[in-house]
Amino acid sequence: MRITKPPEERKQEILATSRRLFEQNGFENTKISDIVKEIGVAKGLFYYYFKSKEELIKAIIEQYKIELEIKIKSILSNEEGGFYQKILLFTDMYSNQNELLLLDEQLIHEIIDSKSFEIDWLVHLKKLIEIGVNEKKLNIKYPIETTIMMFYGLKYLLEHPKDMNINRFTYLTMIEQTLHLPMGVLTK
Amino acid sequence: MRITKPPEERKQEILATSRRLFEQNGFENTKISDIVKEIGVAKGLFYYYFKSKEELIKAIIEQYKIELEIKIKSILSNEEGGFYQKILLFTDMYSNQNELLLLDEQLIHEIIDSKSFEIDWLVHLKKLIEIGVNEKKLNIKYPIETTIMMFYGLKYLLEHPKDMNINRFTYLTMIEQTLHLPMGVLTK
Amino acid sequence: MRITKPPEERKQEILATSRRLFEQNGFENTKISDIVKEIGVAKGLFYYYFKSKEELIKAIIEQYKIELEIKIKSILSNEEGGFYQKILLFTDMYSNQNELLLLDEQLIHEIIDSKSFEIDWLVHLKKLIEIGVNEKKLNIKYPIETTIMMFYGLKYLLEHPKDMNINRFTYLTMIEQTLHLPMGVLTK
Amino acid sequence: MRITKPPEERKQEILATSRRLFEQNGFENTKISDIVKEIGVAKGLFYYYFKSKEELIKAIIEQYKIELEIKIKSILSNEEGGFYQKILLFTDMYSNQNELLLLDEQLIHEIIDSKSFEIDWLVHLKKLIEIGVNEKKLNIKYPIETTIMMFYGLKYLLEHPKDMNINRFTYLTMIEQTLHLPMGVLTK
DNA sequence: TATGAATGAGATTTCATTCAT
DNA sequence: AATGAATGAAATCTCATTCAT
Repeated sequence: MRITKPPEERKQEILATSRRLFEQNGFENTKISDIVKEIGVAKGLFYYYFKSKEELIKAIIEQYKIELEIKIKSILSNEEGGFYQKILLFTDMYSNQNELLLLDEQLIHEIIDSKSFEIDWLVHLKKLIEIGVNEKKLNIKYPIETTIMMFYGLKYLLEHPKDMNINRFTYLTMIEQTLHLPMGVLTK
Repeated sequence: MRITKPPEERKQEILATSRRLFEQNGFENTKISDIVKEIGVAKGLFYYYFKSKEELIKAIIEQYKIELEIKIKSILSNEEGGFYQKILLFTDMYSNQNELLLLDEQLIHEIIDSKSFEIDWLVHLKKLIEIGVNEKKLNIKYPIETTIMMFYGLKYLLEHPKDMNINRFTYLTMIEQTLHLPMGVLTK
Repeated sequence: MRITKPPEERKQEILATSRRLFEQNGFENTKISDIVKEIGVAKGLFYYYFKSKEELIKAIIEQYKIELEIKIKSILSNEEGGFYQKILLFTDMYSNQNELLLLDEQLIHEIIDSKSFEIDWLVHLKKLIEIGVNEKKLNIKYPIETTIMMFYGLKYLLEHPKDMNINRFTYLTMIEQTLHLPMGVLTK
Repeated sequence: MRITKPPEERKQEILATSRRLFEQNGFENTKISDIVKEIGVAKGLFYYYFKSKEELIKAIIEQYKIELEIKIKSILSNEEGGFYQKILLFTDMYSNQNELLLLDEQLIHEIIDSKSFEIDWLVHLKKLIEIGVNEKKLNIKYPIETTIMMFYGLKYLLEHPKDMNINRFTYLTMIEQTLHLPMGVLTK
């Protein structure tokens, strides 16, 4: 009845489970009791690992931020590929559903100082754009704003498939078109 | 201390105030007590007009849907302007902050059947795109998907100004560029 | 089943009941559920009047402080009596059991800044002593320290009767003796 | 990370640490986790030595009682000194801060039967007073009550120095004065 | 129409205690 | 002797909802 695990493993289990439930039901609709029931442990154990529900949320956001940071950096620092490859990798990262937290932005903004999370993201995107401009492969106006717009718009599309049928070819084509890249550079 | 108002007026007051608070703080983070305090009435009055918080939310969504419907129809049925003018009007509607409900999508999906609301919106947008195609002024691939992507991306940009400086000229230029319209048709 | 009272009355009821239970059982040993059960209301009502248990404790301390302040001031400002009468009134105030909160001093010091509460008390006592000295009726060394010592010592004696038999005559005699007042000035 | 100690030594370590924390924060405000953290051992170890928190408290009280007993007896049975010396020793014992448990009296009364502890103390004090009376050095009324009052009052003064400046000379003088001893017998 | 005190189910949080290692 | 993850009962707190006035 009592299954003991190494603390780090258990903590990650709580984080992963919470993350999944939060993504499914939102922060407010997920109770601590839901989380511990799902894992199959006592409520007290949750508070052994996290001081409060708010601290858990902060930890998840922090974790997500770190994961994102790692992915983005690995893409940007990739020496081999040029701008086209980098934008491809960026896009695939985006389209990979389970790597995106559908966070209740309201709550995030209450918790983390808006700077830390969002701005970091912007900084990386700017670097990507810079590469495109330096390689003379990106000649549009407002490249940063356009890219942000494009990525957020795509995120929405991918999360709300509805009756539209969006596949990899579709959105890569849309990116070529939106960034005014030569047709086929992303879609081969 | 007891101000009586005609029922319909009072009901609208509650709806408008709730809507504002919900947009600011989200559904879950807005308490009934917040709403009545903001208006300056007693809690009981809220329940005189609405059976429950959920009914209020439904009413707001319904109201928003109707307003949107009206606006979109008036734009689309405008016989005078062509595609360029229609897309301009659409855009201005979008950029007008307080006409957009930043809905906690999680909750909406719990309440309304996912189809009804979003599909309507899509139907109208399709009609707009059709006009552009028919007038031979829209020659991009995946016009509907691109337009949805563009509008949602713009919505994000406008709501998160941060250190980017986006004004009307900026986003109209971005629209021309994204939809591959001749430069200047929207920005004059 | 639902008895409504004017808020101020209800708030005082909660304060008075809590105070009694706190005095009987201490802060930590008195649960909110004890308080509301004693009054016969729902738990939620408690939180309608007090944001938290800590706020209640602060309110009680504040209330006690104010009551004490009033009593002390009325004694000191009494124009008729001289030092003897004032010290008599002071003493009677002290010996009146239910006017003394047996506060867990530890907790108090955590909650109120130690200055506010205790120092006020000292200020008043100093004034009393000053009167005695001015009237040349108090000729001991360290009059303030001695008086504080005496009052706290008496407080202890009165709260712990044990097998000692202390009545009014007894402690008045002890005061005369401790302050080196002429025998009989307090005991007639 | 695992330091083994002889059981008796470890038990004393727990007792001493608990005692310090209880004195600082009170019984209720000191958690078992605080105690073991302070010592640097695991929670389980506490329960290896004590069945429960309550048993620890009882043990501390018992220990304190024994220590007090020893000290008092050594003072009273001292054949050499007379009353003056004995009262001096008593006083110095009192003024030695860490020898006084600031016990949450509420809790004590719940745990130990009120008689046992306090009465012992009273018994010893009575013996001291008896010595003074027999030696004809103590001629006040209610000598026991006055002495208890005096000691408790002094305890308070010594624990709440605040803006009063109390040193050994001060309180010895106050004792001489309160017990109506000839000036100088304690202060040399 | 309007009031706001009162309710109560259910959420979060605490912490003494247990137990497998 | 010692560890510390795990337990669970019980405390505090929240807030949508009710109801007597």
